[in-house]
Order: sequence, then structure tokens, then C-alpha cells
Amino acid sequence: MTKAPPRRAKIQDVAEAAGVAIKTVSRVLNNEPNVREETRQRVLAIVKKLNYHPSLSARSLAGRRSFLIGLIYENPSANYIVDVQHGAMARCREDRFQLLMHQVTGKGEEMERDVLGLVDQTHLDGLIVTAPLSESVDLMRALDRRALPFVRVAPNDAPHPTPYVDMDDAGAAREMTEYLIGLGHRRIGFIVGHPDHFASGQRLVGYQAALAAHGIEFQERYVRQGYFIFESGMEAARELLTQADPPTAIFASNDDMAAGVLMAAHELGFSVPERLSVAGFDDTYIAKTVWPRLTTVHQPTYDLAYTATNLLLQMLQTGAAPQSMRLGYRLVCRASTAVVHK
Amino acid sequence: MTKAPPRRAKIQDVAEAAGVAIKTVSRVLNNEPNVREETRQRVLAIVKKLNYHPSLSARSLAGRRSFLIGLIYENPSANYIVDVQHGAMARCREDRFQLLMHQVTGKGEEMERDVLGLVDQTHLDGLIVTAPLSESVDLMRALDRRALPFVRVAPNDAPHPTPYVDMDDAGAAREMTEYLIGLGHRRIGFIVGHPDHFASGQRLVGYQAALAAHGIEFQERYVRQGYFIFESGMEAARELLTQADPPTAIFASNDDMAAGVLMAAHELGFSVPERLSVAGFDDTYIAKTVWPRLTTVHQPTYDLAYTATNLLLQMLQTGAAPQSMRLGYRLVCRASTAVVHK
DNA sequence: AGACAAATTGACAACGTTGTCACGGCTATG
DNA sequence: CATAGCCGTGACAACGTTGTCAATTTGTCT
Repeated sequence: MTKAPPRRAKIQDVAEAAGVAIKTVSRVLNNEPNVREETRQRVLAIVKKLNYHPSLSARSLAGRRSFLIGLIYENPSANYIVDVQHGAMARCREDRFQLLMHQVTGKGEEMERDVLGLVDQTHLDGLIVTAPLSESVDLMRALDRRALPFVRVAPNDAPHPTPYVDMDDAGAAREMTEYLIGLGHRRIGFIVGHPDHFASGQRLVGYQAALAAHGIEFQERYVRQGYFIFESGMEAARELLTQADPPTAIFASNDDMAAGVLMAAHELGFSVPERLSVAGFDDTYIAKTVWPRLTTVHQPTYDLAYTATNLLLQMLQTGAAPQSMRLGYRLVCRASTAVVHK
Repeated sequence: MTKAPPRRAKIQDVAEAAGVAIKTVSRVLNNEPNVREETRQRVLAIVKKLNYHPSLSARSLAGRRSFLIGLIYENPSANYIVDVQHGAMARCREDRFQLLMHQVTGKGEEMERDVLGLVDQTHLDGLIVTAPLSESVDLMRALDRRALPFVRVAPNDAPHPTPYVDMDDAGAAREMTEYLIGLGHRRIGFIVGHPDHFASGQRLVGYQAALAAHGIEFQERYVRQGYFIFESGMEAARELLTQADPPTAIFASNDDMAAGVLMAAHELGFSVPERLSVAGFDDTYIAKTVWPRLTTVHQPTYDLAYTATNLLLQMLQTGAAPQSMRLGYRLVCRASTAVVHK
């Protein structure tokens, strides 16, 4: 019954079985040139037969790289970060890299220590930095000092030679605002995202640009500061809706806050979308599960992460920094917005 | 300006600076006994001064363990899995283990190949298996064959010597059902969870037990099969609500499905909780963001994962399988349930 | 003081790969 | 027909730790 667990095959076993030197096996496994096709096939057959898998540790030690990539994030909504994780994971699998997720604790120096601790302990080959961590100049400098390749899934606020992947936040926000204007709305509330995020400012810029383009006066009283979380959206909406001449539409800088707006609207008796239109941003899972379903900007979260990981792997292989990329968005019109009420 | 990136300190550098052998440094770093306190302090000082961090690869290679733990999951809701991840991550950090998340693709044999591929390639020290993967007897056997320690975050349906961490699904479901009965409901709909999950059956058992205890006849027509996702809850609720004598309350086996029930109720004009009470299960983020907020069972997701990881690390250190554990739940009564309408 | 046990330390060989370099055989070139 | 160069291959030394075991120091008991 109890069979001793079979010893793991090592490169030597494969080499002996194939009648070649271990170095040749190594060459085959790493797709190095200068191996005769016949030899390559013979080795591959044995590898399969023995179910041989090279030891990550040995490879790392000898090859001076860990095949480990880090993904650091601060405190995003679960739906968002899971998409990011899966995008990065998918790309890593293609090249047999492993992904180490790391939720960063603290701010400022404490945050830096946390990240550098991870980097030092695990000897990562590269790092994927999500917003708003990507906005810390100090962190980027520290990573440079360690000569650690990294890419950012975030808009490039502070110019840095490192590549990044982003989307046109300002353009998307402008388009959404224009959509609301097109529905006849003139008093449009806006809830700003977390001040630590560069994207927050960009989305505000887009909102303002749309108003200006349509000759609508920008009014401070229709703008509130939020923090990308549900409660902050609810709170902001309460303030916006309880003033005289309340907005007929509210555009929140992400879906979580937009869901908060819905909650406040329900509490205050504003029916959506009859008396109040609500728009979100991101198109995360929550947008489809609240009632009414949210009109929002679809952000290609999965693809952003996949692409960022792709750039990072390119960097590791070529040693050179590839071009940054900007991915597209698209408006998703659902049930939370409608033509303005009389 | 451009300073050559300083070579990483290695154990030899520490040893020389401290005037001891590398083995002594190794002993200090691994908290091994038989090092004089004075020596220990001297070494630690140098370690700090040089910002020395042992190489994971070298440690793994020499020590024959990877300090890597896998966490595999299938396709759970984002809110749930993020809690699991963070619970496991927190415990890993305490012992300087790293966590490798892995979303499993496929079912049956394909799923097994996927998991074993991960295990073989990374040479994991241990694995955390979440439901419903934990229900595959074949997978568990395969892990045994590889002599890989693992724990399950799931109820123990198929007895296996490996420890698990779970909660009392049947008891919780029974309590929630009794709460609804206490509100005067007699026609209580129930949406079963995904059939692959053992917990689904347990929750149904709890529902049935509550009905029986209060002399309420169990009726098939008030029960529908769901799949733990939003759409399936919505679909099931549509069916339940459009029959003659529809239920006055619906208990969904998780929050995502309960949110779907709310959506269906809105569509069909059933106001919640006035005409229909709705209860969920899990107490994930979604329960607090839908309107009305969901009455649900709080499941200690984070703690389940933390505890499971703790058991796994104990296993790795002692070599023996520790006791399985059962954690507590609690009813969270919010706005989606009310006394039955006339 | 001497003898023995325990605590502390070090030398050296693993661990399983990849990098470097050398070697023989073959092909193309003059 | 010699010669240079490339291709395919292998021998062997890293890589930076931990495990083993022997050597040395320290402590304890007569």
C-alpha cells in the first residue's frame, strides 16, 4: 500500500538516460542553440518519461535570477485587484515565471521599508507596481538603487525611464460627462477619487473639459472629494443631494463610490435613474450587481496587468526598456442613467 | 551620479566581518541553539549593518525546502478570495514564507494536471486547498503520492488524514432559517449553492432542519439550484417569485446569489423587505453595497485562511498533522429582512 | 588537579543547476 | 590539400546556503 515517494528526477538522471552530458540537457530545456535536433528530441522524450522538472532553486542559484516577479498593491477594491492579479498571472504562466502578490502596509517610509523588505528577501527579478504606489518618487528611486526592473500599471505622472501601461483617464471621463450632457443634464455632480492617485486628477480634468466644451459653468458646489471607497461615495452624495438645486446626475470616479451614491439616493428618496442619473468608472463586478445596473467606463484592468507583465518580461530578456503603452476604454451604458427629468 | 549597484552581501561577507565561520552565521540566522549570546549579537549587528538577506535559492537548494506555499482556488467570488489571500499572506509573513496564488483551470483530470504542474515546477513546501478543489479525492491522492503536506479550507466531506479548517454550515443555515421563521415567514424560498461544493448540501440540510423543527412542510417548489454566482441567483428568484403563492422570504446560499435575488425582486416589483425578505451567506463586501443591505451569515473567511495556513506551517515544522479546527459564524441582521407582510 | 561531559565553533562536502571554456568533427575557403 | 571557422558536445567550476562531523573550548564533578 504505502509506496515510498519516488525520488524526484534530476538533471543527471535525464542525462544518463539520454546518454548525454547534463549540460546538453540544460541546453535543451533552456532552448539554447547548438543542439542537434535528434539529440533534442531524445532528451525531451526522456524528460517527459521521467516527469522531470528542473529545480527552481538550483536554477536560480546558478543562473542568478529567481524567476519570481512581485506584484505590489496598496488597498484597492477586491474586484479590481483580482482582475489585475489574474492578468499578471496569465502572462507569468506563459514564461514559467511565478508571481508573488504583496499587499503593502503603511505609507511613506514605512511603505518603502515594506516593499524593499520584500525585494531584498525574495531577490525578485522584477516588480509590477500599481497605483498609487507608482506615484512615490522615493520608492522608484529606491528600486533604481537596487537595479530592480519594474513597470507601472498607472499613468505616468512623474516621468521616469521605466515603462508603464495606462489608459486615457481624462478622455474617458470627458466622454462620460459628455454622454450625461447629451442626456440633457446640466447640473452634474462629480466625486473625485482618492487624492493619492494621479488618475483622480485626470478624471476631474476630463469632467471639467466636457463642461467647458459645452458652455456649462464649473461649480465647486457640485464637486466633492471621495476616497475610492463605498462609504466616501455615499457621504459625498448625501452632501450633493441635500443642497438646494441638487444635481440631476452624479459621476463618481469609480464604481464603488457610485454604488455608494445609489445607496444615498435610496435613503434620500431620489429614484434612479428617473430623478437622478448615476455613472461610475472601472466597470468592476459591482457595476453589474447593484440596482439599477451602473453606467460606467469599462477599464481594461486584466489587459493592463497582462500588458504590464509582458513589458516587464521583455525587459528582463532584452535588458532594454520597451515602449510604454496606452490601452483603450469604452463607455458601458446601463440602467443607472437616463434623460434628465423635467 | 551613477553608482554601480552594490553587490549583495553574502553569508561569507558577514562571517568575515564578524570573525566567525559561515556556519555560525547560518546558525544565528536560523535560530539554532549552541551559539554564545555574545557571538549571536555580534553577528546580528553585522547582518544589520550590511543589510544582509540570505538567498532564498541557496537556502532552498541546500535545505531541501522552498519556503514556498501554494494557495489554489477555482473560481470563487473576488471578495471571498481576496479575504482568503490576505489571511494566508498574513500568516506566511510571520514565518517568512512566501505565498504563491494559483487559479486552477479546468475540471477533473485537467484540474489535476494543472495543480500537479504547479507543485512539480515550484517544488512547493505545502499547499492550501480551498473548496471545491478539496472535494476531489483524486487530487488528494495525487498530493499524497507526492508526499506534499496540505490543508483544506473547507468542510471535511471525504475523510482524509489531512487537517482542515471549516465552519458549521448546517448550523448557520439553520439559525438563519429560524431567524426568518421568527419573523413570521412560513413560505421560505431557498437557493442551493454550487453542487460541487459540499457546503451547499450542508446549508440545505440546515434549512430543512429548521423547517422541520418548526413544523413547516418542506416543499420542493420553494427550492432552486444555484451556482454561487449572481446570475444564477437572479434566475432562481425569478422562478420562485413568479409561481402562485410565492415565498415571502428567500434565503440564498451566498451573497452574490442574494444580490441576484434583489435584482430579480426589483424587476418584478417585489419591494424588499416589505413584500420579500432576502438573506444571504458569507458577509462579503457585496452584502454592504447593495440596497437594501443584506442580512447574512458572517463567515470568518480571513480567519479560516489564516488558521489553515497556521496549521500547515505547524505541519511543516513538526512533521505531524495537527488537529482540524472549526471556527464560529454569526448572523448579521441588516435591512433586507423584516417581519412578514400580511 | 584531573577527567569527563557539554557547549561552541569550524572545515568541508553536499544541494542541482548554469556559465565558461576546451575539444573534436565537419564544412567552406583559399 | 591545408586551414580557418562553426557546430555540437562535454568537463568542471561556480552559485550561496545547510548538514555532518570533527575539533576545540568551557564547565562540572571528584
